[in-house]
Amino acid sequence: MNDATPRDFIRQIVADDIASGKHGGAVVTRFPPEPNGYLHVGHAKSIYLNFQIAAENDGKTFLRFDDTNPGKEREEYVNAIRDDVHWLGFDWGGRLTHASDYFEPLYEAAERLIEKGSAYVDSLSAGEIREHRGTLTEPGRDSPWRNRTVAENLDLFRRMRTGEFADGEHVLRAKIDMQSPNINLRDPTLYRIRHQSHQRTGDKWCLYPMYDFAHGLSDAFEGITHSLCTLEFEDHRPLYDWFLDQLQPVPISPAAEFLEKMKYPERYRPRQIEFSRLNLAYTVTSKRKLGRLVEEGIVRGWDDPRMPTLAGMRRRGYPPAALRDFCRRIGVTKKENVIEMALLENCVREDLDHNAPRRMAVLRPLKVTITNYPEGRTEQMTAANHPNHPELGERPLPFARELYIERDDFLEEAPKKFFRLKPGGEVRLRYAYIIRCDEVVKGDSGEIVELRCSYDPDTRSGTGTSDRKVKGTIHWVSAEHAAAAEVRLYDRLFNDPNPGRADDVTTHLNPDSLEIVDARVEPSLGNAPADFVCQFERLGYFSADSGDHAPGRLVFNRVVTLRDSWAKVRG
RNA sequence: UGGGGUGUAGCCAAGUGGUAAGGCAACGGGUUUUGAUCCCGUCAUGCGCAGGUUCGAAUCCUGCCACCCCAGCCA
Repeated sequence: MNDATPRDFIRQIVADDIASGKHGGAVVTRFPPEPNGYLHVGHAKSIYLNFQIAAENDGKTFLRFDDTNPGKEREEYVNAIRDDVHWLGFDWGGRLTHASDYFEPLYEAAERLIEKGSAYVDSLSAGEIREHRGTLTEPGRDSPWRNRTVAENLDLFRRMRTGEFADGEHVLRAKIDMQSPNINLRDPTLYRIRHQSHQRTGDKWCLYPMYDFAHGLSDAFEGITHSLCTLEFEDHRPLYDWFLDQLQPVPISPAAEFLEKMKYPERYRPRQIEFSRLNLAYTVTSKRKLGRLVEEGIVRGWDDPRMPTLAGMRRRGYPPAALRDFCRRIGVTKKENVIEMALLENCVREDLDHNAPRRMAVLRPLKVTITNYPEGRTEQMTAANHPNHPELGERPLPFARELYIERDDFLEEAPKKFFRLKPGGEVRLRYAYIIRCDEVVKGDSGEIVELRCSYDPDTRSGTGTSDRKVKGTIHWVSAEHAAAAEVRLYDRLFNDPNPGRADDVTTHLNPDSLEIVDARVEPSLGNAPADFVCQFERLGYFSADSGDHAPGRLVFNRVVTLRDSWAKVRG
């Protein structure tokens, strides 16, 4: 957790640029999501890299919404994304922008391209353009409209803007090279007509820029120095650079703070750097598929605790610091990778173990009566809020004749290695006494309904009156005093490791991978976090014993971590 | 098979000509009033493969092999 971050290839590039005085030593990055869904774990890496690397170098980061495709994007998503980035612990300091903020300068840049003879209006249909593009191994062919005059192109483009044409009638293309082995350079589309109102600009436009054109120029407008993106954009880099070459000097956005101070801003140029995306084992990281889970009602929403979204992880009780630590530990390279769930879980457990105050909890209550303890008597025991952090204080814990313990902590026919309670056996009740199980009371159908035990008065915790040791220590709560909590157990959703078809939403509900989330203590108990007994919304298997875990299972530190999750959910 | 990338342990990942860091996982042991935490130890004669250069190669050269990305008016 405190380990220093090693210098990876991106940090090396940034350090070299600072050392050489490029951009006057400024570091400006951006996280550019399209607001067409919620952010998932995969995005965490990109958010972390863009914000963290800038922060390490006293730089700035923009949160820019890449909203160039109206109809697919929604305001709900920009709000959710904004909240998720903030929750993750990053601050854009007022630099929240939209690609749509730049529709006007983008349009002007397109006209300049036309004037230079570097762009033309193509009147081929989408299908014809595809045919002319060629294939991976065959070069493309020029469009018959490729050599229209500048005046004609300008006229047509302006009329495209005014809404004179229907969707698909014309398109603006860059004039680069139809024979290029890089398909992205075979006269890519810059603008398409879409009579569709935009979530921010309304019906002002019916002409919308494509990603390649809008993205690189937006970077330039904002004074981005290092544009970090994933590997699939590697082939687009020549295009990214081509626009910059064609359009220098590029206009500067008022948000481009450091550029305004530079003497020759036209000599500045953003650099695109690609890294491999994060793949988490058994986890769906596709907005489209996650969207389907939501639409089809398989989950309750994008923030369902089973979802691998940041919002879902937040509800699940994952501390944001754990996610940041995870992103730091997975490193950054250009290699395809699949990170094991165990690493993420280790980060979560480590953070929770270090920071979360402890409470005892009983999930599946089994009544225990201490037969030799006086009826009506109550003792205040003292429990540490954290075994390794005395500064977190302690709390009083009421002990009485009737208690609940966890069902899993008692076994009638226990194997030799079972250290918890068994008939005739002894166990320590944490922070209280050692008890012995004298009698097992069963109901009509043979189920265990109560344990009748006796306690050893000389073994009260912390009194030092007894040196007796027993192998096991278990959680308990006073039946009368414990808070009541509601806990929802969810199966974890995970991806089929061997999907039949790439297009399937291959998720499963695995009965052996239950997780606990959304626990809460009855509000009537006030603000004081209490040790609690809970009721299930649905029952499921839960065991603290480790061993063979289904892929993707989160191993809780017994019930303690459950309580910790609750604390985090609540905050 | 056109172009662009990538191959170091089960999973990540350092290493940039001087004799394979670290983390996760796994396994063994110790402490423990949470079977947690913590602590100690084990875990690549080997760096996709084959040649070559060199006193010396994961690092340089040559030739192969494997995997990923690109043919949206998506991002």
